[in-house]
Amino acid sequence: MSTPEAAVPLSRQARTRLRREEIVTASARIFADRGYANVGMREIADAVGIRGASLYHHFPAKEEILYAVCLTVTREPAEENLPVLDAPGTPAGRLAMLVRAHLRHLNRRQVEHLVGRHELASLTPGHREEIDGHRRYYQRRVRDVVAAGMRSGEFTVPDAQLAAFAVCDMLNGFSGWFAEDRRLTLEDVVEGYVDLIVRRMLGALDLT
Amino acid sequence: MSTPEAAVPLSRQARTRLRREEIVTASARIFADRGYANVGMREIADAVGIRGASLYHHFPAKEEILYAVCLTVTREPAEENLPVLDAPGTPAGRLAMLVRAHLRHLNRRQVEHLVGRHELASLTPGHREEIDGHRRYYQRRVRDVVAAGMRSGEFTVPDAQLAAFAVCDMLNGFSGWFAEDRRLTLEDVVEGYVDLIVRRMLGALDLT
DNA sequence: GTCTATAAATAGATAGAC
DNA sequence: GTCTATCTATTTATAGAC
Repeated sequence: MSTPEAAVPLSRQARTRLRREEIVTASARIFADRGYANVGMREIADAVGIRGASLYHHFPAKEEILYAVCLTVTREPAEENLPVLDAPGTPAGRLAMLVRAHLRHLNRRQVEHLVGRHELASLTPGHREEIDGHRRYYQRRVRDVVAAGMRSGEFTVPDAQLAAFAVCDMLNGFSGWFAEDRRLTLEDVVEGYVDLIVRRMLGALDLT
Repeated sequence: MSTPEAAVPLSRQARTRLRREEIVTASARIFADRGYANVGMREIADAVGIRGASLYHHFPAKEEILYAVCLTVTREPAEENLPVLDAPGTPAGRLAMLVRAHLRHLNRRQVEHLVGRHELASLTPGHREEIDGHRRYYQRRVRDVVAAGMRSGEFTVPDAQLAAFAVCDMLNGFSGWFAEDRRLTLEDVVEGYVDLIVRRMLGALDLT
């Protein structure tokens, strides 16, 4: 997208950054399959074609790799998705946009998301705190837009917090089954979930 | 409930069975907090007041303890909850009963459920296969009752499988937040979710 | 059924050459 | 930036006494 096939030589910094991302991506895949604590540094190193000790040039500890994976599924969606809630439009329309953005992000970061949900207990307390903070903030923003829709009369649910839990759990569960159930396309699920969540569950009649 | 305060002496077998359950319960708590692979046998032993080696009198391997935890949140709900789907009544009424049974079971087995969702990668392939089978069977039964309600005209959703994923993810997400959000009682959530799921999302007008 | 003692394997991390 | 070599700690599991 940003760079075509052209052989633009990469700077040393750019190559190092790419290797870092390569390590994070490969680790996420392996952690998702076998569990973070069951995976050794040597196994991660094999996956990117270097020796175990060389990983410590890129990350000071194994846990820092896990932390990097977790950031891609907490800080990243907060930064990329939540702005749609600040765009102009009704609560129903803005929440529908968030549902779409959220599912598309989960689709792009599917393995990372599984790791982020399963391996929180292996983070250091400080990192755990930060990751939990991102997640709580995201859920609060969902609850707030549900509450706004209740005040405007678009949503007919009785409890904003309970509905927000329902919405978040439905959305996040997506990464657990979409990869195996290829009966529906991504866009089928996206529009199907906008309907189930915003129109049916919350009761919005108009999504514009 | 079954035995009052009376000092009925327990048989040797009964005491051994209770110690097994004690180990499983204590392990579930520790695994949920710190992650299965980060917990040593010595730590489990400490929690029940014995030495690490003594655990091997009750379980042949650490993984067997995890397997026992996982069974309480897959085989047990299949055996205890799914019969309500075979009781007389409409699909909407039967699904409403399953929602209630499911949330009450999750409330009773909350820590075990978190472990069962996070630590599947640490099971042996054979045990993993069995646990996955129980979960798939449960989800299939949910899908089937949704499909039955679509055929009877009670449910107005367009896709039974997608709706079933939504229902299961909403329900199972409960164990992730209920312990921290004590604003609502269990019965508030149970009836709130029956409404959100069966009436609102699926469109049933009558739950009798 | 629980203990002490220990075997055997593997892990994360570091030192220092190239 | 990656390598070889290795340290140190820890783990699961077993042997055999009580």
